[in-house]
Amino acid sequence: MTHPKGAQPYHHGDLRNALLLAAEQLLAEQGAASLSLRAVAKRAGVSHAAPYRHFRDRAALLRALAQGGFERLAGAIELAAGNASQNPEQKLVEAGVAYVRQAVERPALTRLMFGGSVMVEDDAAYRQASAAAFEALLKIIGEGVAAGVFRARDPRELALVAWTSMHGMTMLMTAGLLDSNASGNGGIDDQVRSIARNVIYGLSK
Amino acid sequence: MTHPKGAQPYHHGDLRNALLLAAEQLLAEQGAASLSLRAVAKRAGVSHAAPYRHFRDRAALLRALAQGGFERLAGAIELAAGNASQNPEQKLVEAGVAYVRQAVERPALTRLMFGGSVMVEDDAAYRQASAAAFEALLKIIGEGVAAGVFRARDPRELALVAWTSMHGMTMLMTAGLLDSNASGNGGIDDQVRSIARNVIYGLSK
DNA sequence: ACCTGAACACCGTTCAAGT
DNA sequence: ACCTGAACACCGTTCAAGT
Repeated sequence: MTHPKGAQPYHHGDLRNALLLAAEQLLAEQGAASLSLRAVAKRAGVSHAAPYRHFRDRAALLRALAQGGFERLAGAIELAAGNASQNPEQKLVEAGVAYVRQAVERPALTRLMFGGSVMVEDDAAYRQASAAAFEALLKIIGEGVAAGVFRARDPRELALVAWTSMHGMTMLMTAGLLDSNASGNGGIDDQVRSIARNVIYGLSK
Repeated sequence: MTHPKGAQPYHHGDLRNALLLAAEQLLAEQGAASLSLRAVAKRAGVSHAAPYRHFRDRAALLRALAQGGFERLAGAIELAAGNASQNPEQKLVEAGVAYVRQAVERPALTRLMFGGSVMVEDDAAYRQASAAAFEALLKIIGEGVAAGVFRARDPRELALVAWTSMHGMTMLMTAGLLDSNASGNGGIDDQVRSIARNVIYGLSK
């Protein structure tokens, strides 16, 4: 309605976000491998060359998508870390639940974030977004060490253990190799809590 | 020399393996995303339609590649499990080292195996190969529980914890998010051992 | 049986040209 | 500034045809 005769202008003013939105939909529907720039452009209602005004190439679009995923993930972990009514152990468990939950809700985005299809090296914003997620985890561990509930070791070392476990869970789940005995979403949450507690208490007697 | 005039016949008799070999080379050189069937055929010295005699489609070739990776992985873990001179804890640590080592040596293959680009669901051989790797791990855990060095829990539950940790390490390493403080291959092995021990002894005091 | 060559419907990317 | 349309060099896949 903002344009005479109903004819669209060059675009609705924010093609960049329109493209990201369309890409996120297509990603969820078909996976990253078959996410073509041309299909994204078509869904956004522009010609196949238009995206190049906003993204250097296909990889840049994928990177922007992955970056958004890391920001969401960092937010979810920070939320768990900031829950004042829980102790460090509980926070750690719930951070794991949040991590896996995002992966289960958005498996294609998660695979994109960690799948190596986007080049990590040359994107500072991408690295920063993933580092923020790690820092939120580190904060929980640091608290626990300070409170004496976790072992007195370098928090980075302990955080790495927690991170690898959480990350392994999400990757195995989005790969479809871990859902066998999980019924529904509550089933997955419980499974994650079980694994997280085993990480905390260890395998040895 | 087996053919008159040096003219090649239809092929050297085992095009299937020649294609797999060429694909593995290209995978290591360029990653799975840009591994085209046409490039594989060209490297194997046949027309671009020839691969379809041996693989239903591109995904089938990738699955065969991933399957080989799982077989190698299962073999490496079984080797660690069968080392009679080590106790269950040591075996578990070394299984982790083997797991990560293969990932670091063959990052593109590892991403292919776990990256979700190959459809896991519809391939029994693929599932079986990955299950064998898990069974080898389970055997180590079972021994440890029987020997009383691991906690008296369902070995599957404990094995899952070990697996998620090892898997998380490999995925983070092949994604380039974990190499910051590792210098050389011995550095990575030590890092893996450190993480594995933390998993065994737990985070809590 | 096993492979080739042409064909089709797609890609990513570039670039002159339009408004 | 922002977008289009044609063009190029690639894809995966199919299929008639060759030996």
